[in-house]
Amino acid sequence: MSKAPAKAPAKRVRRSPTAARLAVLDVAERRLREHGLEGLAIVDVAADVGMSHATLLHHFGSSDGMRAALIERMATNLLGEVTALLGRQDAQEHRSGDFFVHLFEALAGGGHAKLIGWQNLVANKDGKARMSSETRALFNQVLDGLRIRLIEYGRDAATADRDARFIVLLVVSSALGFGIGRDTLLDDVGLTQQSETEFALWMGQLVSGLMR
Amino acid sequence: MSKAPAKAPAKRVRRSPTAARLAVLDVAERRLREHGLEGLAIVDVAADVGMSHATLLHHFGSSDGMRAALIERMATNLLGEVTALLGRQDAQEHRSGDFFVHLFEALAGGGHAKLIGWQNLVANKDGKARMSSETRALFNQVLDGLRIRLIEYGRDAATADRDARFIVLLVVSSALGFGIGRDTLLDDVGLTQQSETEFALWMGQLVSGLMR
DNA sequence: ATCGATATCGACAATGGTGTCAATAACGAA
DNA sequence: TTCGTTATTGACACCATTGTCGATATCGAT
Repeated sequence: MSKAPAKAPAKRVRRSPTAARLAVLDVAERRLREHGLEGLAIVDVAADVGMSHATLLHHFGSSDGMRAALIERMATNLLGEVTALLGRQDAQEHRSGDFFVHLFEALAGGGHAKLIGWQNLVANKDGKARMSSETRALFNQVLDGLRIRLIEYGRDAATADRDARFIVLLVVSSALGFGIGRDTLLDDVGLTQQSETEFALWMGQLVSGLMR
Repeated sequence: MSKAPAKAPAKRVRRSPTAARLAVLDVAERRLREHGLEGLAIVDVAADVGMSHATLLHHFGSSDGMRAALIERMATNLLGEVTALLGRQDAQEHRSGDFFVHLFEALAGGGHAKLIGWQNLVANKDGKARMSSETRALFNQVLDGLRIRLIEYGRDAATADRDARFIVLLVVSSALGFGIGRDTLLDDVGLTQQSETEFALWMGQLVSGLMR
């Protein structure tokens, strides 16, 4: 039969290391949203990008390496938004509720929660997955902003410090849990999918009421 | 050399189906606490019980079957405690805070959260994992008890209904998230492991303050 | 144009976990 | 005791995923 003359010699696209990493992470982040965690198998991600999984491993070292890089980037982006939002507000009227609504939705949606949950549940064979120093710095900025706000509202330093941490812990924890169990949880308590925004708002008011 | 005369003919312990299931679930629940999710591989669980993993599969049908049964049992036990606690209180003084503290700690600790998170993240290939009708009934009892309490506190029916659902959703979500990310989260917000109880108490007061 | 560095690829090995199957042994009932 | 039911088992097949390795193509530098 008329099969191919011999074989296609294979055309290759050669990317710079940073470009390759960027392309992979973009695809991975999209796949995480669209297909959930199963979509992050390196062979699938690589195929989606248009490279072999061996190449992906070449750039990230390991499967965990890729996911760690993804988490890192998503966390940085998220915390960047959050700090920007927090900073923009403190001169104007304080709509802290909106702030927490935003934080909650950003964390619970888009796969952040699922990825973090996955990291805590199945990854972490050896050591624990830590935040990078930059991410940590951003995180501390959020805590600081909140603490200052609480002191402005008349709390003493010690209480402000404790409450700031607890508030963040509460919002982050619930966003994490909600983001992971969304479908099941909403159904279990007898709420519809549309209640999600309403719940976020309710929680925002709760926390903002908690502050003053 | 003096090796065994030929081979040990193999002695077998024969359990009743219910006894076998019970033994497996007991071991699985313990292993979940001690080793986390990785401890739930059927071959390891079976070895721990003292049976082959083939036998385990014979009783539970599949790996997911075992985990589903485990979730089912843990959920039933947990909700049983909770309803008992809720019912015991309504005639006496209302220490709703304690109630939510208990709910939170039971959910976040002991592997409940991790298992549920795992179920939502990696399992669920096909359909969604639903609660059994009995578990659901217990869950509804909790919601009802809470709603009644809220109405006693002077809320109209509609608001009481909404708030009951949101409160439960908040507590469950945050317990789920906290239980999954405990180590990482506490460290991220700059709290020690000992703060866990304090946080649970703080949250209990928050919710109980939210009710009246 | 030549050449060194390396991004890329196909093929293969290794791993871990799940599920199947035929044979066997334990127990209750007759 | 005999016998049917079935809980039990080891061995094996299978699948998904990760990771390795040698060869090769591509590009910037000289």
